[in-house]
Amino acid sequence: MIDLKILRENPELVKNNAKLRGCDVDIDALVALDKEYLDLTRDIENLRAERNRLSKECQKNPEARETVKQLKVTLGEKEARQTEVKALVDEKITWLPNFLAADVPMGETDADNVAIRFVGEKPQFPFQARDHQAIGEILGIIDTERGAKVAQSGFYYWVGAGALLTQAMYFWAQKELVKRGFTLFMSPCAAKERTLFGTGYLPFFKDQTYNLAGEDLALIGTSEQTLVAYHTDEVLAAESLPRRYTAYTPCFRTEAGSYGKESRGIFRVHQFHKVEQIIFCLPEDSPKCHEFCLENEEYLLQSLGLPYRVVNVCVGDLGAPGAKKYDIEAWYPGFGAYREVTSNTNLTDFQSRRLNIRYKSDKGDRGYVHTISATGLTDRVVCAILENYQQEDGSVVIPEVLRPFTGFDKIQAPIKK
RNA sequence: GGAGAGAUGCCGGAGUGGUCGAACGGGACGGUCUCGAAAACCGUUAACGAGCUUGCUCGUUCCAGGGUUCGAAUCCCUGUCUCUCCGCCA
Repeated sequence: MIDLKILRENPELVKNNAKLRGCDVDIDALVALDKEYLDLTRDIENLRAERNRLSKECQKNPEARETVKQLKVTLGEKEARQTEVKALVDEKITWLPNFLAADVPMGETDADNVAIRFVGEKPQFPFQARDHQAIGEILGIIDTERGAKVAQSGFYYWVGAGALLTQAMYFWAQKELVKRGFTLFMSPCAAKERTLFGTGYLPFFKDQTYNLAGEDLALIGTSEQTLVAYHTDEVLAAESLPRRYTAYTPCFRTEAGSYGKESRGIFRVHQFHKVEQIIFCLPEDSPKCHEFCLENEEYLLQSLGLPYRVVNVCVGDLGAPGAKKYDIEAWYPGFGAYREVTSNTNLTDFQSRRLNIRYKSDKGDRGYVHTISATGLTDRVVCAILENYQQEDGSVVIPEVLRPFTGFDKIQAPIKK
């Protein structure tokens, strides 16, 4: 949600931003509606003041009742129109994208994202590298077939050593983030419409949501939704910022319309798992906090020994709520490509305005907090481990940092008969 | 799932039709006193929106949404949430 004052004072700014971000909301029409709303508001407030004044008189002078009744007819008409206009304004304004940061690259698709650095050595294999699906099948640790049988295509099981490796990675990552100042949460995995709207998933990603029948509830697409909304309608002490939160949850996405894209393996699925980083901070600190989350992501991937590149996401590939986004793409030898494993977005005050999350300092400064939403690690990282640590016989060596958590240093290939 | 009670400011808690943005108490902040502090005493203490003479005026807000009334924290309806008891249960 953008600040209406900016729309009133500088509609050109809003217009240019919307155009740049491919938003087709008619800003001129919006400005006209907003003006009508303001005019009505002034009229209504004057009428109410008059009504309130007359009402007080009624105690001494009962004749005034008739005057009030007449006045209320006009007032009612204006209020009805105001409600109508407000709904129209709201409908438009909820679709307006956040203001873009100055250093977001231009471009339309992920192909236009700008790589800002490459880290780590790609492993060289004296054999044909397999992708994670092939490795998962050899080792019996990924079961998509039964995921489909029991739930639906797009669901899967981690099995045996694969499940242990995955859990080990998540537990390790949570501990690392706690060391870096994050508070660990266990979060609800369902949330109401206001939460999804407030975090910017509605209306923009409505078709990605699993709604629960007969309830104002949907399965979360990410713990960002429940962690950011944790402070809905709250005023945070400025001195308590930045607040860093993390949680490990399943994430549910319908992936409507994306069948066929990256469909091999468990890259694009209906349920995956994620350790999330969320930061609430003062507006002036959000660029710094955004970089901090990126450092954490890089630290985790480096500790796991995975080669990756960092990209500055271009405007066309950046969701409407974001002001700036970094993706990290890990190297997948089996695919022979860098593929997205994390994303890290500075949402500035877009979510905090929708969710009414403010800060207040001792001196009385107040405003909306900024939020950063970044991945820690996801199941895709386990896939990257499988592909980068694979051996010729199909076995997989466990990254050193995870061995204390798995209790084994290799997932053995079954003996061939 | 069944029965009952409740939701008021930063917190506790009064208020059952106007004089209520809201008693009283606590907290916080400012002041007096003090070498300093404590205590005591005095005072201040909401947010949001609109307007302009930028400090004031007006409007809105006592869980939310409707309704009754000249007038609603207060009465009526609906919803949400919380608590207690019973049942069920990891």
